Amino acid sequence: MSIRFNNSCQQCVRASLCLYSTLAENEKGIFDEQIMQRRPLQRNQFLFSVGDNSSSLFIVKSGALKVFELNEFGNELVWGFYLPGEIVGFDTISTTRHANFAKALATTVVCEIPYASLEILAENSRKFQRQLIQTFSREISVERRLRRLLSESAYVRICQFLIDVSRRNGKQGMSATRFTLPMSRADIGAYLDLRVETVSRVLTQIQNDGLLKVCGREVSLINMDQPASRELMATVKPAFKVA
Amino acid sequence: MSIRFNNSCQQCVRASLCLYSTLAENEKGIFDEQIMQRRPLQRNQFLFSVGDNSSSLFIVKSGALKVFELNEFGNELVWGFYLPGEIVGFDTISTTRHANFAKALATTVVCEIPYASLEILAENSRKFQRQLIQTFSREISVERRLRRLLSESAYVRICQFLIDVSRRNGKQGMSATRFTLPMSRADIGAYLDLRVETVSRVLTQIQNDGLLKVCGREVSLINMDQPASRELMATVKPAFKVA
DNA sequence: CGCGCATTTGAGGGCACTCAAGAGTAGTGG
DNA sequence: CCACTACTCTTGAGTGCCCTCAAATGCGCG
Repeated sequence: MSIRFNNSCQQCVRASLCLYSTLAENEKGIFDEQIMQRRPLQRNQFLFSVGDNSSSLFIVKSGALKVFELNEFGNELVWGFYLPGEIVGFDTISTTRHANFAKALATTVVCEIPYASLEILAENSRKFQRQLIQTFSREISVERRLRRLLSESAYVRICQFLIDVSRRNGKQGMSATRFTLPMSRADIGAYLDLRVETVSRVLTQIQNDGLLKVCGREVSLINMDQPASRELMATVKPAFKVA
Repeated sequence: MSIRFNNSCQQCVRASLCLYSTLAENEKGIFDEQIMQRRPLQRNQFLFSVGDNSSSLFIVKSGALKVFELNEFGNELVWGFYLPGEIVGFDTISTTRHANFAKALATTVVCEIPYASLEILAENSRKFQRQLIQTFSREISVERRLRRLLSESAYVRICQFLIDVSRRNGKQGMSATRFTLPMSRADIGAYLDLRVETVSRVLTQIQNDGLLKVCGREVSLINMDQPASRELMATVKPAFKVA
C-alpha cells in the first residue's frame, strides 16, 4: 500500500548519499520515476513481516528500522539496525517473500525501489551494475563483522557497537560523539547476543572506565575510537578466549 | 600460476552440480573456454593468502578448503569450509585483493573462473545473471546461519555443524551418515567459536548420548537429524540463554 | 496518579574457559 | 622396523564471564 508523494530524488537532501548519486544524468530520470516514497511509519509499526511479498529495496530517509526474526521460542534475534541513508532488502532480493520482520524504532520515512527497477537500471548502466554488486558484497562483510564481534567479550561487543553507530552517524553528517540510540537495551542485547541485564551492567561499567557518558538513550563517547581506548578495552576487560 | 589441463566442463563429473548446468547449450562453449583447472593443491598448501590479487571464483572439485583470517593475536577465525561442488570467492568479487587465507585440508583440486568471465556470461544470459545474484544472497544466508548457530550452546553448535556437513556430503552423492571430517578439532573450534578441548569433550558427550559414533575424524551420525534427536539436543543439553 | 514498560542492581549458578598433563597418531629418518 | 618427534586429541581440576532469578527504580503516557 505504498503511495507516491514528493518523489523527486533531485530534491532529496540525501541524494548524494544514495544509489542515486552513482547514476549518469540521463539515467536519473528513470530512477526518479521508479522510486516511491511511503507514508511515514510510526514507532513500532512494521515495514514488512515474515511471509510478506518482497519486491523492493528500502532506503531509510529518517528514523530507524530494526530487522529481526523470532526463534522457535519466540525470542527476537536482531540482524541489524538501519539508520538514515542505509538500505534494507538485499537479503530477499532473490526470494519472493520476507524471512524477517522490519519494525520502526521511531517515526521513520523510507524510499522504495522495486527490484524490477534495479534490473532495468542495471541493464542500462554498467556502473550501476557494479555498484549493486559492491553493495552486495559489502552486505556480506557486514555479516562477517558481526560474527567477528560475537567472539569478543560483552564489554568489547558493546564498545564496538557504539563505535559502529557513531561512525554511521558521522557518515550522515550527524555528530559522531553525541547521539541518541534509537534502540532499547533489549534490542542491543538481541543484536549482540547478550541479556538486557548484561547490556545495562556493561554500559555502566564502560561509563565508570571513563569512555562514555550515558543517560537513558543519550550517549556521548569519550575518545572511545582511539588506540589508547582500544588498548583499555583489550586489557582492563580482557577479551575472553584470547589464548 | 594456473595452467590449463583437462578443462572440458562437459567431461566433468560434477557438471550437473556446477554453475555450468544453468547455462543454455550455446553458452556452454564460452564457459568452457573461460574455465581453468589448477594443479592439485597438497595438504596445507594455500590457494590464496591475505593480500593476494583476487580475480576469480574457485569451485572445489575434490578435497576440501578452509577459509579463514588471523585476528590481531594470530588466532585463526574460520569463515567456512568448502567441500566438493562448493564455490569460494564471492566475498572478494568486488575487491582486488583477498582478505582471507584459503588452505587445503587435504589434496584438493579446484576449477577457476575469472570474474571477468562472469561478467561476459552475465551479460549474455539473463538466467545466469539471476543465478549469480541468487548465489550471492545465498551467501548472505550462510553467514546468517552461522550467526544463529553461535547463539546456541556448544552441544547444539556441534550437532548442527555435523548435520550441515552431512547434508552437504549427501548433496554431492556421498554418504550423509558416515564420512570423514576433513578438518581438525581445532578447525571446528575456530569455526564454531569454541576451544579445542570443548569440541573434544562435546563430541564424546554426543557419542555417549547415542547420536554419534566417532573414531578420530571418522564419524557416523545416528538419527541426528530427526525430530526426536533435535528434542534431545534441546532438552538433555538445554540451549543456554533460552529465556 | 497509576499503569506498563525500560532500566538498573544484587545474589547465585552453570557453561565454556584456562591451565595442565597424558594418550593416541602421523610422518621422518636411521 | 622402530625410535623419535611433532602434532592432534582427550581428560581432569579449577575459574570466571555471563546467565538466571528477583526486586527496586525510573520514565513515558493515557
